[in-house]
Amino acid sequence: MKMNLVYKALADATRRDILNLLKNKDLTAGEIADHFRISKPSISHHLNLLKQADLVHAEKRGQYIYYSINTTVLQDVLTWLLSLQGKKGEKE
Amino acid sequence: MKMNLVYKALADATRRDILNLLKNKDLTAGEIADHFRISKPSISHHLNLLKQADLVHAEKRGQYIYYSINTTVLQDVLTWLLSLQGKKGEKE
DNA sequence: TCGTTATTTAGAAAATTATCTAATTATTTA
DNA sequence: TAAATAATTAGATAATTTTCTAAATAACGA
Repeated sequence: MKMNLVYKALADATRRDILNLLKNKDLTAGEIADHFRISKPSISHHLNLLKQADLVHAEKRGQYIYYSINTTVLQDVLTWLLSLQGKKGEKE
Repeated sequence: MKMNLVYKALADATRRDILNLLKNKDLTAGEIADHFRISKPSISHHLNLLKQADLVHAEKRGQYIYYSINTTVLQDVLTWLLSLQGKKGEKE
């Protein structure tokens, strides 16, 4: 798993907003796009980056593609962030 | 606090490595630069971005500038990541 | 089958980011 | 005070990223 792709994916506000949307329920690409002012191809591109980072899963159902969030890759980010917090002056 | 700067700062591997270094102990800009193959001005630039994101603190002591990690801003990232994990199917 | 809808792919322009060398600023020390 | 050291700022270039419009692909429904 290329963690760099995960951090890169999280660096964009639009992509973070997409994840926030998917937190509540799975959505089609079109439903996701409706929440933003940017074009559908741009959203499609963002979805592709999220997919490459394995932060979302895409499943085609008929003519729709449903996107769902995948939080398992976030575990490594979480672990790293926590490791930064337990820092130096850690005497008793 | 502009959280976008934090996510942007974390998106670069060199900057994440810098934070890993600072986890152990405070270091001068030069000591940090010694760990990488890129030029000092580039490291200086990365340090500046980390500073703008408030992920590090810089303190001048004589002719040196000591950098230290500041993890308080990571709390919000942590909280957001955790909020993504407690997702939809959350029935009883 | 044909027109419509959903979505992506292609290709290009614009914006941002990473990196470099050279120059500058500030501090120390001989 | 002059030379050396630490680090940044300036300015440029290269690489990456974001965004767009137009075109392509796939599935649906009359």
